[in-house]
Amino acid sequence: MSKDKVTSQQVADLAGVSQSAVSRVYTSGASASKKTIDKVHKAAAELNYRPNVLARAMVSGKSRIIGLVVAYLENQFYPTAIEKLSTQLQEKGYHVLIFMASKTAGNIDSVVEEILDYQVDGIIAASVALSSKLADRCHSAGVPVVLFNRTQDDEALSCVTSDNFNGGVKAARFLLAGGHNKLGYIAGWEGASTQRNREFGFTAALQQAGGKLHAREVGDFSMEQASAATRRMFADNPPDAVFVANDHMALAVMDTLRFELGFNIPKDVSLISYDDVPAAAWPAYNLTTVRQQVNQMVQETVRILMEQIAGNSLQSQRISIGSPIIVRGTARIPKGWQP
Amino acid sequence: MSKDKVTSQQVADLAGVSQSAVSRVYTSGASASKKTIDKVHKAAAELNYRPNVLARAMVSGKSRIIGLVVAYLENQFYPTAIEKLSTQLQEKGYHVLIFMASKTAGNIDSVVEEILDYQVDGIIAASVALSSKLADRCHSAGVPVVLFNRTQDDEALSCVTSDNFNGGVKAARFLLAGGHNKLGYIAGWEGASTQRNREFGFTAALQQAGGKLHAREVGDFSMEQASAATRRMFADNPPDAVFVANDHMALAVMDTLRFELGFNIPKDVSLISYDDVPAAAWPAYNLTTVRQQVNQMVQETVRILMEQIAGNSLQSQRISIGSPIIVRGTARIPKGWQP
DNA sequence: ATAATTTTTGAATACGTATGAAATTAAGTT
DNA sequence: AACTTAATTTCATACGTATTCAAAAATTAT
Repeated sequence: MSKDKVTSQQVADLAGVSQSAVSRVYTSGASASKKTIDKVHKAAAELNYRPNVLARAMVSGKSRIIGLVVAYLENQFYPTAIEKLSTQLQEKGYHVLIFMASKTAGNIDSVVEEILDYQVDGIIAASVALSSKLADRCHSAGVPVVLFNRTQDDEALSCVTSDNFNGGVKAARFLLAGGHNKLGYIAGWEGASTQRNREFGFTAALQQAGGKLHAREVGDFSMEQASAATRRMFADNPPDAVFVANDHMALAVMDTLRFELGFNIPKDVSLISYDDVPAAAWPAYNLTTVRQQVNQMVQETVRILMEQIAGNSLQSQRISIGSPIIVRGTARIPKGWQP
Repeated sequence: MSKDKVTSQQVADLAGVSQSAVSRVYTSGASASKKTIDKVHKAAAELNYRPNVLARAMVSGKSRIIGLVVAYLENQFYPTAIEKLSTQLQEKGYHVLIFMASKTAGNIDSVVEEILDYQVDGIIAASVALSSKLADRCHSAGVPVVLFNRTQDDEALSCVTSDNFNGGVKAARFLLAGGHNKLGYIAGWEGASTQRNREFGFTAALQQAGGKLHAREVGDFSMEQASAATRRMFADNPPDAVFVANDHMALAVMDTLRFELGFNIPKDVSLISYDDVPAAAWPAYNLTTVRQQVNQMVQETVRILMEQIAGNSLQSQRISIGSPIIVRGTARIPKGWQP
């Protein structure tokens, strides 16, 4: 209603100095005498003045906004990550502008274009893929992009993931060491690099041990589909152990096995999955899983962004964080197991 | 690196028109002949031009940014709400700038000041309270504020909640109708209006029926504290039914009762809570709960914001959405029950 | 005390867009 | 064809800040 909009000019008038003096007081790295600093602070306090970030962004070219693309938040992994990302960026004076990319792929591009309209200083793409055209566009606009929890062939893009391949390897070895020999795999969305690499690791370790996959179904990272996949997999000649591509699906798999198909976990079938979302630790699930170390992933993501924003090197970085097994109660524990 | 920054002037030059012509083509409600529209579009496509939202915001005074304050995302209710809020606002051409308010109260104010620095067109405060000083500041800056899932005495603030009082009433009646007579309540954070109103409704219905609370503990909306509260409540003379202030805590209460204290739900004790988060429907919990109709809450929130941004009436609105009981398996179902 | 140097200050300008007023062009009327 | 009216276009300016450059003040050196 009553548009306040206190400007630096008004502060300057009240303090009896020039507008540029006021600006200098609020710009780090600019010089001003103690006397004017005091005068300006006093006037500013009186008027409730605060610099307009948008105007500042116009002239400096730095908006202090980071665009975050994310597809869905049902999987607890993402809210957890967003909270940490946002908090860390906030500490560095940046803020997160959220863009929901609706599930249907392909329109990611238009979302990223919207992001660029806001003159963001950087982009975090959480588990979505960019077309190389758009990646070029970001690059030529000088906007660093970090893929979070996804990789892409495009060498120009930075990415931060857990070591999905080795995580898959560890899962396989754990199940094999537990004496299982009919191993099933419930896959995520086939287009996801995380899905592929976890599976590669899992099957590679199987082959190395002279075994092969007993069953495979696709759950598409959704709970409903994972339940359906479970029914198919256990309809006939069921496996004695299953690796599920992520915890979110594994929760549904567990529920389906226990309450619908009447299996006992881990007596009848062992289960291991990937992520270690909060729910995995809840006693009702108590899920043995491969942990994605979110804190470290977030930290690296923020570091890369800050580096690229500061220095103008858009040299891409590909970070992979170790992913330890968290042993809980859904998979038979091998005798004498030690990590 | 290579700062692209295509401006309307460059497009104008290429198209052989003036900068203002280009601006008019991209401003709804401005007139331009078909001929120039075509020329401009062609030139813009060639240069990959897109209007700079920040510059536009400077002159128009409308940033098309909505600030969202949120305290924590562990409780699934909030990610769910954020996803819907963001999606709906996106459809209307707005975007959400996230501000994490760290758990410690009091510093909400500084967060809101940061928000105002971005010249947001509106603010959504999810389950946090504003000081009246800050509320005034927002009001005098002409920035509408909507409290989401929280109310506050300040009449100037709009708020959207579920009907927490009646939800509490329904919970009590359901348990009473089920034949329970030793009712316990596990409270959320005492500072929260949602907590208070749910409790008021619950105890009011109890009194009306001639009963009173058998036990009360505080869980502070956290899982750990809820577990501790459960242990205290069931250590001695346990209740035969419990109303938990929200699902997030109820999950922990269930786990503690079942796996730590050896209670059978609902045979030994009935459980009902509030929210209907996704996990409440998972078979492992199958929680009887009072649903907050998130879709409607989000819709109302967005509606109020849009109304206040459009018309300059900052007339506050207080919306309360009906909250039906969702009957599942954690509370004994009264004979002949119908909602 | 004067010159040389450093620090502080203010005037002017730029960032990229929208918009009111003025100027031009097109269309419609008699 | 001359004139009125409507539609379109351009010019100039404003939004609120940071920053360059030159001028002024303060400090140091001689």
